[in-house]
Amino acid sequence: MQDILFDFIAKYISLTEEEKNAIISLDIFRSVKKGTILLTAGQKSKDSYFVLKGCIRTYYIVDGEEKTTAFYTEMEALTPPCVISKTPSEYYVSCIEDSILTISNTDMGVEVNSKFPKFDIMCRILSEELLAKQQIDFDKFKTSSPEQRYLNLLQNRPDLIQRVPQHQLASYLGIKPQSLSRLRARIFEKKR
Amino acid sequence: MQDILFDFIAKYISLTEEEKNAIISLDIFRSVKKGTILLTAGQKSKDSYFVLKGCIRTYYIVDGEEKTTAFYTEMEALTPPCVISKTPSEYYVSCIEDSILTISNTDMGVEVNSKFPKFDIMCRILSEELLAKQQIDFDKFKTSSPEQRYLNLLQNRPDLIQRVPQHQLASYLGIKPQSLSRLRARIFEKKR
DNA sequence: TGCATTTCTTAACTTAAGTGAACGAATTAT
DNA sequence: ATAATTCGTTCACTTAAGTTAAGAAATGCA
Repeated sequence: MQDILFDFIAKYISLTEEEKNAIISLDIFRSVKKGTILLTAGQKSKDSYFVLKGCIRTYYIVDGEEKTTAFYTEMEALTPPCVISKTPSEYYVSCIEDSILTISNTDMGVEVNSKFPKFDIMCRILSEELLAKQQIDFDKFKTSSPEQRYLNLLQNRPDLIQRVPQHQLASYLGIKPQSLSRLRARIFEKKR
Repeated sequence: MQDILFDFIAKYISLTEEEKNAIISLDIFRSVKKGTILLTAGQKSKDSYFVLKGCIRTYYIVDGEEKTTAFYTEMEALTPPCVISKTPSEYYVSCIEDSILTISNTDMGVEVNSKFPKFDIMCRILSEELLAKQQIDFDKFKTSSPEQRYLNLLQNRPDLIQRVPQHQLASYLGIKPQSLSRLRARIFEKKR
């Protein structure tokens, strides 16, 4: 299971056995039950998450309504904005499948980084890469209609449509569950 | 004018006179006329931009139609995704007011960074900060209606509404110019 | 300055998303 | 296992955005 993490890291830097052991000894691997809330709005946190198996989601509660903004699945990492800005979190992070995650806090990061400067380099590359990816996703979202967004998702992350509840998907696409149902029916009509 | 850049940098690291001079000697300050296209879709580039004065915008051309995705004004920095990913640009960057920018390429960055490691630190902080900001903006966009987005803009960046053409604003809000006109009229009606 | 082009607004009509309600299906709790 | 809740879909109706077209205003250019 840990190999998933090391495969991920290997895309950015190469690790010695010693370094791998240092990571394992940090004891950051966690098994988390479906439904667990990892972070609550208003809470302060220094934790970052990396998904080895399963799925976590981020959502806001606006006027008593959940607004899902992202899903993170295998090989994806989340550092909530509140960790960077050191302010209370604006959103919730919950686990929507039984999952295996690494949960690591900033302090540990600093400690490891001072021992292994390589890590600093990886973090830098990672956050630049994520920034670029995020920008492109944002642009794509802005320039698409809900229907196009759904079709894109079908292309790029078909697994999400299977594993995520429809009402969360709807909110992720920026529409209501009823509209998603309708939209799906519409697409299905067109196809035949 | 250069002081704007140094004020910006001062928020992250402190510079000696020597370091300031090193930056000035890079000769990265550019005066750019309104309408100038700084980056074209399909083009490769290593240039990053920092706005000292004026405004630049990023846009895609989809089915012959401009889709504006961002505006950068005083004290804002843009590193296009194509610079990070080293692939041809997917979008255009154009200058929508007579502006003063710094235009610096990655190679220069590497050179300066090796001389002044401080810069590396700043870049790291900057890209983490930007990532967090970007995430929050994206979430806000996703969870808002066009009307709410316009009202948000009115709150947070009232200057943009004044200085940017309406049809570019509309596209930035994810709607057509006609819808923006209507939406504005609607809001105006409500107010009185 | 005057002409041409682009931009902004308004209007009528079309299309798609929001809303409220209903109902069966699926999931969760007891 | 059964009751209770949550979830997904459908429907009728409302509201807002897309579309097409036209005219007025602003801008750029010669």
